[in-house]
Amino acid sequence: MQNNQNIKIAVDAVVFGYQVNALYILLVQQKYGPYKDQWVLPGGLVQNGETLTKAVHRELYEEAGIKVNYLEQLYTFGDDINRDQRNQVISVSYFALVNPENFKLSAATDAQDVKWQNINNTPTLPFDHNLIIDTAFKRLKAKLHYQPIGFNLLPKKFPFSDLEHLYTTILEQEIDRRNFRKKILSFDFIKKSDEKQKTGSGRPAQLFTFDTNKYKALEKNGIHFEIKFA
Amino acid sequence: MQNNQNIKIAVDAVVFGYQVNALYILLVQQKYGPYKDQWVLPGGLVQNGETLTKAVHRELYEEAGIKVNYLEQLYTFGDDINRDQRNQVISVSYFALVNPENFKLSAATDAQDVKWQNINNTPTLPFDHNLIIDTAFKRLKAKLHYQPIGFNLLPKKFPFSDLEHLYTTILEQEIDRRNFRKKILSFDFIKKSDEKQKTGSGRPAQLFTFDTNKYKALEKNGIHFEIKFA
DNA sequence: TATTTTTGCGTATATGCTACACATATTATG
DNA sequence: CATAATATGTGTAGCATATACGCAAAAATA
Repeated sequence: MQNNQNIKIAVDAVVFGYQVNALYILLVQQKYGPYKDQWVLPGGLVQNGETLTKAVHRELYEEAGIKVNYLEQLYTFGDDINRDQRNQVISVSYFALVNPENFKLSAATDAQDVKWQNINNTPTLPFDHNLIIDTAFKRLKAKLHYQPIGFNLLPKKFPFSDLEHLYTTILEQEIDRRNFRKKILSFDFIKKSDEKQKTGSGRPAQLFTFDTNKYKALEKNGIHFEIKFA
Repeated sequence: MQNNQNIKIAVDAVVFGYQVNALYILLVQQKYGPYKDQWVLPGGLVQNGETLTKAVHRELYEEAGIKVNYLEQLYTFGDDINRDQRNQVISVSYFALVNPENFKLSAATDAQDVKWQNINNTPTLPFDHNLIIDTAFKRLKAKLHYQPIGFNLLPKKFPFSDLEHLYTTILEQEIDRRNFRKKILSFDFIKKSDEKQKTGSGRPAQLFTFDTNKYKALEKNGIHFEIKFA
């Protein structure tokens, strides 16, 4: 096995959070090195003997103290040889979602600062991080159509209108409230909670929960989740 | 940047080929090293200064002398620390398709031998190559449903029945010949060729071609390709 | 008490999918 | 050379699902 390979392996994560009709991504501010003070995606080099998955979780914890609700591998970026000025680096990037219960950021330890950045105002970032964010955003939009993934961005109990607004704000498309509700309910992986939401004016809304176990069972039998738009 | 990272980066490819109602994958026989004589997926370590994409193409050329019609990144395997006995290695794996015009294998140079292996008889392979093949096979099956990717496994001009058999053999499901034809034709990215197929008994079939440019144009306008089965 | 706001539910219509039957063009057979 | 066998090409009725709506119900607000 050739022994002079000099390429580093990093992991990076695009973590999405959702609050009051806006979508955010997690950014951290570099503490050391030639990119000090710059805002970047959470991530870093994989350690010897460490799996990729463990590396992502470690970085998310060290840099942002955050626990994610959903994590999947996104894409491995290695076609831009000079993406890092220090060394050739390939980035195995991940796609993650957090719900409002985990939205609060602890004080960063390995990063200088941490923040939620509105996705619509993302500044220009170093490396190819804008490309990674773009790829992740496209994945999120695509997945909303064919996987019930949006629930990971909502609290455990939520009214239907919240789910609807999540779809309309992320996809920037209108949707018929009544047909949307019917469609989602037809899949049968949503449970009525016994609680009602009391805030504001208008009729109080039933709160629902996503039944993960039921969904997994349905998935085994080949459920075909799909949300179409006009 | 930490300088003691000792993890190697390899690329591996699952190359699919299709002939007379059977699906094959490309395997190469190791020429050197502790895995000498064993059959594995084509691939190898990325060179310094080389992009991932170039590395795959190089390995496919060096080990099998093959040109692929379709290539996309599949997944990066790095959660099995001991997948290679020599060193910690992560494998950025790729998914590729070749059509019958490129099916013939040249004499291998960097490999001891090369062969097409029927996917249904795949032996146990070293590393995590069986897992990689499995992942690729699932991807192929899934993509046949929602992307017109099957054409890359057929010659430029093909009769409808060939496309139909490609679907039924890979997905192992029956399909109504007439509805299938109607559905595919409705997408409007298939052109009638002026030739007819003469072989065998029965009415000679029209030959068709896949119009890549037309498909790309349709894709821009948001075409929704989907083939369902009963 | 009337108005506004938001939720909850049903139904007519349009669209698309599924299950079929039969005609056509060629080779194989006796 | 006539008939059978084989595979291709096209149409349509019926069914299921998606879309576009209208309206009632439950609360806050005026």
